[in-house]
Amino acid sequence: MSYYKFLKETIDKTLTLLVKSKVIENCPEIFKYSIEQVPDNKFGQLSTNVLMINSKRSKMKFVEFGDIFLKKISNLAEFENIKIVKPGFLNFEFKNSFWQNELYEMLLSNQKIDKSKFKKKRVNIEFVSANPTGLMHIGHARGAILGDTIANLFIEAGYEVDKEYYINDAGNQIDVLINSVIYYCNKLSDKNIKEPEEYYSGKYIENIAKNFLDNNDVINLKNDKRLRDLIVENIIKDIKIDLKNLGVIHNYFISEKEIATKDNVNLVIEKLLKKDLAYEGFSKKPLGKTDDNWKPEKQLLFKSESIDDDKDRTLIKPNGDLTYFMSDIIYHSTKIDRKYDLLLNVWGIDHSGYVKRIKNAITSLFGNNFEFNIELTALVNLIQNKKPIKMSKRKGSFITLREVIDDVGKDVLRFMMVSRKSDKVIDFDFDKVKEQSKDNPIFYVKYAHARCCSIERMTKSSNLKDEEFDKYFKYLILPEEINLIIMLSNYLNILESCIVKLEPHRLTNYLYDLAKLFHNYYSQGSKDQSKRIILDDNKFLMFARVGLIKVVKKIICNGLLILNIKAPKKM
RNA sequence: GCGCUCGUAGCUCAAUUGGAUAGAGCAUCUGACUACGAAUCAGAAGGUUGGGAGUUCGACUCUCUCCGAGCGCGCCA
Repeated sequence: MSYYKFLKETIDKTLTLLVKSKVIENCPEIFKYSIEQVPDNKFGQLSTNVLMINSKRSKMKFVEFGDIFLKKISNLAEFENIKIVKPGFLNFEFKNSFWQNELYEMLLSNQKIDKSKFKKKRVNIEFVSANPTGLMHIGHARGAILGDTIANLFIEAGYEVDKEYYINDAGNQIDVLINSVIYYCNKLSDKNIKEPEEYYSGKYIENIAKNFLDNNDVINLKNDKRLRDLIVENIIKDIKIDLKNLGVIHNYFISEKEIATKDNVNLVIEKLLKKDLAYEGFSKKPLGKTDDNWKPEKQLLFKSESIDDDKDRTLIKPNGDLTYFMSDIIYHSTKIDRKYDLLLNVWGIDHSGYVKRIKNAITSLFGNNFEFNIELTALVNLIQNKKPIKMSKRKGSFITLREVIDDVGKDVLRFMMVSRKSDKVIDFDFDKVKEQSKDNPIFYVKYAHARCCSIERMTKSSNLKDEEFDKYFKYLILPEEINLIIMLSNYLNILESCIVKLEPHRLTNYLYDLAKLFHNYYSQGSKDQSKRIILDDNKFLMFARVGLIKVVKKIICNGLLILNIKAPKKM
């Protein structure tokens, strides 16, 4: 039984007894204590704040309450030592046999989290959704990898997960894109042609134009209806290649153009009007930009000013086109029709101002029989030679995601992009992430795995069955070994916290810490022969240590699998 | 002007949902290599957690306020 489960059951039982004997009053809060590992074993191995949060609910002084609690719990055979430590923690130390047994259980288990802790959910997670107007950049990679990794974590929790990409292929930007391609097509025959006021520049668009001309005998480009679809298709194809190279596979690509049908638009308008959320009227002036040409015009507006917004927002433009806001409402209504328990969107931080508006719109329109969360990712700065690289599409100094993948590889990117909290800016240093040293966490973790495999090869331990290790583990008594076991036994708790908080960086940090503890343990052997893993004169101890290494390897492998990163056998 | 996010060691980042003496790596200093993979290891030094106030037994974490940085504030997406 895991230490967490054991302590939880033991403490819960004690609390129930104390309630029965009326030492403390019964309420659900008394069971909301924490169980934590003690940093550096300073005050024991494990610790709980159960006394501190509950002493007020008993009518005694803290010392008395602690004393009663301690007496009820201290006669259990599993404990080596229990004590109360200032300012009121209850700290435990288990006997070595408990940890040895825990290691054996970990060796036999497949290290899957207890799915019964999570209520089964149908989840839709929408991420990337980069506009099909060019290649992706490093910022898109962050969203892609975060979304994909959260999806993997959800699958671990037993959720049913759909991964989705929303293609904005209907708006004004696509017209600009088409005009850009046409401009480049014309430029190929007429070098003096004027640049359009607004267009996408760069080699990528130029190449699309070239390709298009090579494969089509088109005279009148603007009248060719295939042009639009062909260009968008082409770009999406390229985006899909990049995503595949990142190990990111979406289940659905949803096209705005296909969703925003007249029927769907009317349906949503009807609903908005019925709920008194929209009206025909005049929009307020833009609040940020000053535009001298701005004039009020009649249009369909969403009543957002009354629900915490600066002004009512346009749904349908005076010319009849949908705003992005409107088509997003329609898109989300189709998700709601598909009956998910949780809608999760992963967006870039530049959409932060839009979060409140869309959340308001969705909940006021569709209620809240479902969760609707938006996870924002902060910026990624590219650093080379210790200097940030300035990205400018116009000046052509734009570094594409494809170039980054080609340079550093998928695994480095995946690890790096989820190893920071999503609200922190990432400095992506090209030189550092390629370094083959412990300064580079992904390398250090992979190296730990390779080293474990190397030990297995040298000891030919793969011939031993897992069940056989039971009789050897009693020889693991070094503090380094017990600490390693304690760390290993925390793995599933870490996974659970990743899922609950949508924070995969907890996993990457854990894997780094585990790798470090393992490397340290291993290198003890350089100074002290008796601490080596491969011992010719003590087979039983060697098998015990090899068994420990097997579990280290298994957990690193398991964690990397969730991150979709290769665990190499040799490096 | 308004809104959202961030501010932790010289640098890059953590801190188990409010817990203990705020921890790692790099850089700096000291020591260890005829090596179970030194692609490393042991140790030292480094902090008023942007400033101030409040809530709490207890605050990097919550509240208020000020300062600084980024993003946003369109009938663009």
